[in-house]
Amino acid sequence: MSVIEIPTGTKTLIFSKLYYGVLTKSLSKLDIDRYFAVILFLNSNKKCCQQNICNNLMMDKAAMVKVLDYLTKAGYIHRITNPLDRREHFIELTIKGIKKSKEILKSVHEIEQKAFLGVTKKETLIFNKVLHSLSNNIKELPSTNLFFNYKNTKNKSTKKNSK
Amino acid sequence: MSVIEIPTGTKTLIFSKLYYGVLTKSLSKLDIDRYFAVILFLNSNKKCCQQNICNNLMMDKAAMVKVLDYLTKAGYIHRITNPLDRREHFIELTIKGIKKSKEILKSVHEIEQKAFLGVTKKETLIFNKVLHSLSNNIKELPSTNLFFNYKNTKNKSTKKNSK
DNA sequence: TATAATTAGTTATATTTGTAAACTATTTGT
DNA sequence: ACAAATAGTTTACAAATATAACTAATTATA
Repeated sequence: MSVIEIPTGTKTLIFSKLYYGVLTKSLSKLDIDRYFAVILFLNSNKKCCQQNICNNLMMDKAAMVKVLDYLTKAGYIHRITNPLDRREHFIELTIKGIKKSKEILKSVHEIEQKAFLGVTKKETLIFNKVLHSLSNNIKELPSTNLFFNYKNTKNKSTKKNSK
Repeated sequence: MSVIEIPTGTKTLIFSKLYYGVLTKSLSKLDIDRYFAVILFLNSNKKCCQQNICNNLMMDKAAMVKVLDYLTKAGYIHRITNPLDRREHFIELTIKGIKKSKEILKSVHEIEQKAFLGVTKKETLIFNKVLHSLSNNIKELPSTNLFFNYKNTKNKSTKKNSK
């Protein structure tokens, strides 16, 4: 077994930093300069509420408020109160948001293509499969709850004595 | 070709968030609560200067100063001025730092083992190879220079009129 | 060899993000 | 009806990120 010099989590973090740098550059013509992944998520997930986005993109719900304020101000999204549960706000892309999401998707596709250059189809499949497994496996391990509000509603009993 | 719903860079970012949550939890007995990857890097790279760490872990040199201040204060490292180039500071682990790096490495190994559960050796190899390729490929693409000082010393001319 | 440019690291500042807690409004459970 | 839970917001603070200006030392060059 090889000696781990840089933890896998660090390697993936480094890659994501590089990736976001390239994506931001590639989309510098847009009038927003971050949260592209949120736009893409909304593009493929209609009628989802804030907690939904938080759970899927691993972001804190308090941070999400600011993200959505930013995107609302830029005219990409709007909040719609769910009439069936008025606590929830559905987040929807505006016409502009939908239009821009196509551009974002185009950039992402281009970057993905260039990133996976020299990687075979089979290797790509395995890479994605393993990345998925890693995330699933690691989710099961004890963690500082850090930055999200993932349903841990099963053990209600411990809630009370959380200082 | 499959539709990309979540960019690879986002998926890896999510994984690294999960990973760091688990690592932080697992090392909560230590008297530091972050920058474990820097310690590990120093453990396997002797006599490296700050810029060196920055380039390898993709961190900004100004941020690195604070990181190293934190680790110095905690007694994990010290800075040693390179006598052959007195601008450079070699960063070395202290005895304590070396001792603690073993604990960190142990935690990392355990987490890696659990993360790669159900993933074959061959798949693991491919995963690492692809991740490496992705990072290399993406490094070649135009990017907002974001958070690091990777040699872009080729275009000296534009330096002056940078407001 | 003087001086200009570059480099390593530091300091300072502003912005953004992460974390936690308290809070409102609403819904659910009893 | 009342307690508990949930979605989202606000606030406050710590940490991370981005920039730029700065010092000191080194390298290039004219």
